[in-house]
Amino acid sequence: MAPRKDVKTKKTMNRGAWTTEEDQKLAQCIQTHGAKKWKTVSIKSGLNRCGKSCRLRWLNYLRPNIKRGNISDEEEDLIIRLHKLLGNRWSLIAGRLPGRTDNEIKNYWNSHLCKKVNQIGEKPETSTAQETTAQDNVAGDSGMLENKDSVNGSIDSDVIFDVNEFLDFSTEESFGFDWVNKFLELDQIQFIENTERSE
DNA sequence: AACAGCCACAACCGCCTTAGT
DNA sequence: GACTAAGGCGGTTGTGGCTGT
Repeated sequence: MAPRKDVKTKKTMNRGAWTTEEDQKLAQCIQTHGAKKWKTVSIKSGLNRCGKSCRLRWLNYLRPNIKRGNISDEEEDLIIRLHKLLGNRWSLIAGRLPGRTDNEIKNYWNSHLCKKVNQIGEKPETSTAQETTAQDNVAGDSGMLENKDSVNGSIDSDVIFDVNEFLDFSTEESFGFDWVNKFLELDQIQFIENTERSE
């Protein structure tokens, strides 16, 4: 494991809430250097912030086309179902919700949906390590879902579907809600099968 | 009006993965 | 292949605002 340089420099770096001036500097610098080379951005911007901090600020706040607040019922339902499928893979879930950030979804889950799901009477699907929900069956032991060709084998079901298809964000159309209908159908079938099996 | 408790959200921390050398 | 730096991610914490007493 590499030495933790960010820890070493922690004391000298500016921390805490971002000012509008910092935001402007960061946005300008990203326009020039792009939103990829965060080390460069942090240096060139003149902000006394580490690259990780710049990245987070950009992704969660400054990035264009970010929707803030007012998560719709449709989005909420989608988050719940995606969480059931993917577990705490916030970045993947966020990838299916245009304009939403992983941090926002994570916060929304922890503050709203976690309780909501518990209230419904289902098994809590929180961030805890001991969770043994369907997501584990789907995601597999490795926890690296995206590296698998398919997760068909880990689901005790005759339902065949390719999760990678759901996780393929390369196409424009993948950002619509159409794909959700497909998943919801499969989800429903799985639920029925599991119910029958447990009886 | 003052205080306490709660909630939502921004930001940080630490680990893991990936890319470059 | 080994090592290092940087990026990415999920978990956690800090804090400001809101609400109830």
